Amino acid sequence: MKQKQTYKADIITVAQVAGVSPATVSRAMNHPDLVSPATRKKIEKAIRKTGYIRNRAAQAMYGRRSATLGLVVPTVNYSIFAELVQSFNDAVAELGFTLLLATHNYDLHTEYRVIRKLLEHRVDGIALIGLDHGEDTYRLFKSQNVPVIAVWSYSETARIPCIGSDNHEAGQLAAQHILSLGHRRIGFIFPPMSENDRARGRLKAARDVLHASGIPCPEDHAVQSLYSIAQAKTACRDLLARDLSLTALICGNDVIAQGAIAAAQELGLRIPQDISIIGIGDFVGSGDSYPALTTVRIPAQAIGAQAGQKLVESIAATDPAQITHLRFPVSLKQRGTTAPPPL
Amino acid sequence: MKQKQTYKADIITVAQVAGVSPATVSRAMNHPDLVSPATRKKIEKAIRKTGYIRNRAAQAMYGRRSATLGLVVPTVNYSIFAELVQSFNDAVAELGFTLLLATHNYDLHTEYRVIRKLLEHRVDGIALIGLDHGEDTYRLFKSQNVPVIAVWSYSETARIPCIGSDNHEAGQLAAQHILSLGHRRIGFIFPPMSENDRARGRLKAARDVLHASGIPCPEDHAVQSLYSIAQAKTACRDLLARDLSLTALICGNDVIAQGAIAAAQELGLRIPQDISIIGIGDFVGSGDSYPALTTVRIPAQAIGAQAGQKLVESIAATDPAQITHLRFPVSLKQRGTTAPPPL
DNA sequence: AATAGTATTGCAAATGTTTTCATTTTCAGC
DNA sequence: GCTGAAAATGAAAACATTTGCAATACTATT
Repeated sequence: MKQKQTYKADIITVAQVAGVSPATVSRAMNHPDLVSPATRKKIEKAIRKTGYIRNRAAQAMYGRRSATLGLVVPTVNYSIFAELVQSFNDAVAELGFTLLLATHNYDLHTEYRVIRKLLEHRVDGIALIGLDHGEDTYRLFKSQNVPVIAVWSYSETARIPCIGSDNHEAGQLAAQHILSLGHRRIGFIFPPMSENDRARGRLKAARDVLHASGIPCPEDHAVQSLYSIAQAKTACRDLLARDLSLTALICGNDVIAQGAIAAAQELGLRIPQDISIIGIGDFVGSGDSYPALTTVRIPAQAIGAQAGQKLVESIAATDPAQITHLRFPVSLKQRGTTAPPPL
Repeated sequence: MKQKQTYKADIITVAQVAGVSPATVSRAMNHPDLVSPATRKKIEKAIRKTGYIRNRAAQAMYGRRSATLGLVVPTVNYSIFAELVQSFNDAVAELGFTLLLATHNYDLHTEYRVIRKLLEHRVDGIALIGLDHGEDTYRLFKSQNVPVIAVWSYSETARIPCIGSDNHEAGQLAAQHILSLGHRRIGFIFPPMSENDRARGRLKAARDVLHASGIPCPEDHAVQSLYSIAQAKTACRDLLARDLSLTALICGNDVIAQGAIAAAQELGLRIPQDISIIGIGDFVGSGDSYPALTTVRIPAQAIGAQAGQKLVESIAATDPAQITHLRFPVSLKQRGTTAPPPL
């Protein structure tokens, strides 16, 4: 009766209904301790009666927090970043922040564009994946000095705060495991390296390990595949068709490894008796397939949660508290897809 | 030299640098046809020089669009909604919108809370999964009259616009396929039904089909599992341990089916020779595993893209253009995990 | 060259909130 | 009942933008 459906209550409406000033209503919401319990009750009642929903845009405009965080990932397809996104989201939601999600499909120029968009929305902080970013992106961060954190990769020399694992270490671990099982003819299936520090670091480290042991890894033992099971299958078939009698495959990540497993099985190879396959990542579900995937675990859930917390901390901090570079150890998860090579 | 790092350019700064009024700068960005090419050039130059990034918060406050859309999904873990989120995001990003992502982990009360949060941010529209929502949530939509669209499920009688597939149809298709192969002792692994119209619809329809054919499906042929491969494995082991000589398993979705496959294989059962398993969803990757999962395809990518477009359309429309209820057909994807029962 | 019409531009009000500062109220201690 | 301090409240400015309206600058026509 009182008001039309289309009319949306603002803080002034609430104030009138409660019989106080807008200032008091604002205080009741943001600093409840500054207003007397009695008026607080009145205001709460008025809020309920009017169906008032506070306007973060106005809040943000005043210069306060937007209560919004940007999360930039290459893709949300597959479960690659699923666990990370989820845990990051959970961590920051807990602290009152909402996620502005953006994807760039592994393209650094698109990444720059979406980050600009996020800044238009005045996100209070930004998290992105890895350490390969455009020069323009880094400039943007510097000029806007918004809290930023790189997630997933760790590097001592990173130009921005980062929380994640050392990809070299991951590659090393994978190679060492394969080597220790006695494999000598080893193939690689990795995604394109050009704008992807994770893949680059892993592959380089793995190859270095082989080199150091005097194991050859010529160019034709390596093949490229995008992050997609279908692509990985094709790539793997391709590699195996070269008839190099490979006994082990090191894959750039678990999705690719799953593709490789499917391809090998379709070719009639038994895993791990005929061929060993190792992934990197330990994505959600990797340990529960059959055969369970041997992989190098990157603790995505811990990384995401920690990143969320640290980012919020650095926003809340009055001084420009630099987030320290944080390193999460990787670990080998030996499961059912690796074994000594066939005799 | 000119300005400190910490000072952020606003529209007034830009206007001064360009030697025009703020109004003109605003117009240059929002209605370029209203300002002369010459001044437009000047303004663009000034924007670049000052590093200006426009403030959507202020824009939103004036009453204009926030250029933001809320997407509410139960979870981003696993690839259940991965394809949907990605395609929805792609569709709306194309149209200039950024996604505010929220998850509720299959809890309707949490869903209500996160939707309120989205409304605080003045999202221009909201997309959510399925048709089971709290009464308070529906009330909220009505009172705020913000464009809303339910994605994933389709129902003629839905209270809000919806774009998706008919879960009854999906359940039917799965059951019919299993039946047509000659199976008679059929098990079910489904997620909790209580706040999940998708699962409920699918299971009911599947059971109805069996009933109609005079096939019994007693309570102990059905078992519950959350959406997680690990849980599904346990549930499946449980079900198979009951020694009901089941020859086929109908799973609530592909993630559960993957868990069931792993469990069965670990028990030494051959798929599909010893036991048939069918999922629902056709998630990204389901077709590429080995054995490739037989499933009922729900066209997530098409649904997401269409939902994004329709939602934006209904925002742009001046009249309260109701999004029509849209139904995407499901289809059986017969692959490698189903076959006639063993003799 | 004057006029009418159109294309550009500027002024100022409006948007919803927060916070500083000032004012009023409350209350304990005398 | 008075005083002073502390607690609670209110008034108004500030935040960055958009747009209706008015003013000015062009252009073409006569």
